[in-house]
Amino acid sequence: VEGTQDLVQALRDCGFRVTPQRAVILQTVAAFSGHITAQEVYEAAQKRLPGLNLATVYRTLESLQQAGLIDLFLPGTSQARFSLRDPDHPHCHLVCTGCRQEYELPASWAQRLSAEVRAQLGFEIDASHLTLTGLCRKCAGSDQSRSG
Amino acid sequence: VEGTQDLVQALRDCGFRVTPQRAVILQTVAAFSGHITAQEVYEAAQKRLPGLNLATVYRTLESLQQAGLIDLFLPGTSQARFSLRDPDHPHCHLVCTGCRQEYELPASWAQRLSAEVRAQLGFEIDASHLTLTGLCRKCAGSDQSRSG
DNA sequence: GTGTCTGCAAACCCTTTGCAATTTT
DNA sequence: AAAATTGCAAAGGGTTTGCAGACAC
Repeated sequence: VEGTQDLVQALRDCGFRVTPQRAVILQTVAAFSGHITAQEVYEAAQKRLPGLNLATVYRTLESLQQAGLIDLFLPGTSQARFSLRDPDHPHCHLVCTGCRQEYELPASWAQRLSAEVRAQLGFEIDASHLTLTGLCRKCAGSDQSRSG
Repeated sequence: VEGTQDLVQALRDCGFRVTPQRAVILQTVAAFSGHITAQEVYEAAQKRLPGLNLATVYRTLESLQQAGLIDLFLPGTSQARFSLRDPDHPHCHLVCTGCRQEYELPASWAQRLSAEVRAQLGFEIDASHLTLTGLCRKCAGSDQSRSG
């Protein structure tokens, strides 16, 4: 977990001008444990920076993502989610189609699959963006899959 | 690859009333090699059924998917895609973030991962809906990843 | 001062919905 | 005749964009 100064410095290092909006948005993503939506960033960041605009949040999140400071996660349905990039903690996502709950899975689980696909097809899987859908233990048990 | 009659029968078996719209839409998805968007279904089906409405296409695709006749695939970005369900040919998707190209991968590749996740976490991965993102051989080679 | 960044508002895209008319059973 | 399905048109949600003014550098 990085401090405010580190984050601001990271912005500079990426060639960004350091505006209050960028600093607060990045700090908001960093402070959030888990994967935050643009809307959630907007609401949280606005408390510290009244007048902040949702369009700015979207533009900033996109920039930060392209710069590699944050990760984008698309659960398929609904909104995009973001999280501070942590090279020491790569992970995939498990999304339950029954209850919509999301879980994390250490990227290491997918290593063998990644290695095989790379070796055989030359396709370089981004293990930090893997999204696996299915049924969690609870929903698999009660079989609420798609019958409900 | 099923014939027209089989498809119509499949509709009946699922308890659907057989309307021209449903028949044509299902046939359109079936005839398409690959994963087709709602818009593409609409355009193709409209040639055979002028006056067909896009809302009907969406409603029908949703029904067919819930009945298990077709599969839904969410590439993350952009539109949903559909394909005729083929139990004999389950597959995952590889999406290249460089060139946006989509590839198929036999579901068997993910079997070990699925088995481990099931055994350890009780999470039942739906191997037919797996979407793996990354870089294809070409894009990985020229490293157009996200710098371009 | 220069070029980037922001706020605003409107547009955008894909998808969903209410409802009356139509069609299948 | 009853119930499901369609077309239409409008709304919906999340996201993007053009532009003029404001700001970091």
